[in-house]
Amino acid sequence: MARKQGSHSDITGPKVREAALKLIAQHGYAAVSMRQIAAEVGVQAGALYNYTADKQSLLFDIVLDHMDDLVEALKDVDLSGPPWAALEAFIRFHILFHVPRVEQVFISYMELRNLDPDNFAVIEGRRRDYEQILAGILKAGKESGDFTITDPRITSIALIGMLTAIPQWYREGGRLPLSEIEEIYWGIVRRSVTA
Amino acid sequence: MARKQGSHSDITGPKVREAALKLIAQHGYAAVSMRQIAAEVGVQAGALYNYTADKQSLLFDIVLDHMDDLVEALKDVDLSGPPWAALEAFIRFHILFHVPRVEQVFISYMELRNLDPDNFAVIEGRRRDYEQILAGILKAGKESGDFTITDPRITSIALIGMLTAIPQWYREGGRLPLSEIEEIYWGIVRRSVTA
DNA sequence: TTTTCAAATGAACATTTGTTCAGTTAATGT
DNA sequence: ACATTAACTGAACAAATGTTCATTTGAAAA
Repeated sequence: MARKQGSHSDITGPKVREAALKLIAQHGYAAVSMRQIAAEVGVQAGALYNYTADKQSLLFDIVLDHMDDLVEALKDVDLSGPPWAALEAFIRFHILFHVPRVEQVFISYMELRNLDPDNFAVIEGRRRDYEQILAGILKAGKESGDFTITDPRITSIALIGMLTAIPQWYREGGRLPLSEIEEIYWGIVRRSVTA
Repeated sequence: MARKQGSHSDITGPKVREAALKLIAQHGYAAVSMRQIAAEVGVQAGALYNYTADKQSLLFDIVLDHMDDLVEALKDVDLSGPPWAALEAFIRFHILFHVPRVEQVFISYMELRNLDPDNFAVIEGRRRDYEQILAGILKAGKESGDFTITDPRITSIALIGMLTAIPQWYREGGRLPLSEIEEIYWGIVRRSVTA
């Protein structure tokens, strides 16, 4: 069997990435085989290599795309206002961006050690950049006297750690709607930097 | 070659657990082979089966021991005082317990999906128990009017998520001493539940 | 010294792994 | 109608996997 109808590369390509995303998020990179991914796509293992150089690239592309999307989306957020406005904008953005991306978040934080050293370095850089944007907001707020914090860098890491864990337990249709989760977390963050 | 000097079982046994802990934390459960663990111990792969039923037990024992140690250690903490005292005691205990246990924490949060369903259920239960202890403290403080929080359960998860991420970036001899980290985090938590 | 037996070897096993590639299929261009 | 070629198959590969077990080793007990 080969092509059944029309050109498939623009259909199979995305399918491969989706299957990899789903299965790696579910079982972990090392635990998923190329044959499992192929089966999920509905194809033989060999066919995957029309769409990816190797297994490692599958993982790297997922993580890199995620980080790039994050950075790109953050550009549309107005962080130029006073510290309080900037902080609220950043936190709400972070929550809304991460919640619908359970699988990407999972993979991006759990599979970092399965990245080749070169690939890891790239991702590590992206993540530090993101952390430092929040750290910058916190620093500005500390210096202006708006925020009561000890160390902007540590606080930044602490807050992102807290927020990033949300999609690990939040399920649509759960006890609370997303809008309420957003309010609860923003409340926690707001108070945590308030005297 | 067999025994070189004296009985080895009481030496090799712990060595196996230590090697498994180190390697799984470093590379992940699925990515580590029994032969790698054996090499770390200084033994052939077959010898491992004198000390563990199979690979899965190696993982389960690590996670279960960690959770049991946690529960056991928490028993020595006095949480019977007023909400503020109980919260501070819990938070400081959590930080001090987790920081020296980087590897166990890593594994206990990253390798849960590699546990067999039965084993997973056991661990999941332990974790919920622990979360609910903090949730109980928060609930008591909310009802007494000491704490300003919206939802004790969510807040509990949020705070634990934040605290548990510490050993992922904290390194001994880093920019800040542990005692200072402890103070910074306690400050964040204290303010986050303060009006 | 001889016997015993815990502890470890090392080879073997059936699977599974990532990856390659010559060959097959069928939709498209001529 | 024919030739082309993108898309996929299916078999093959060397290497690695978890696990078992008959065999060997050497320290301790007799």
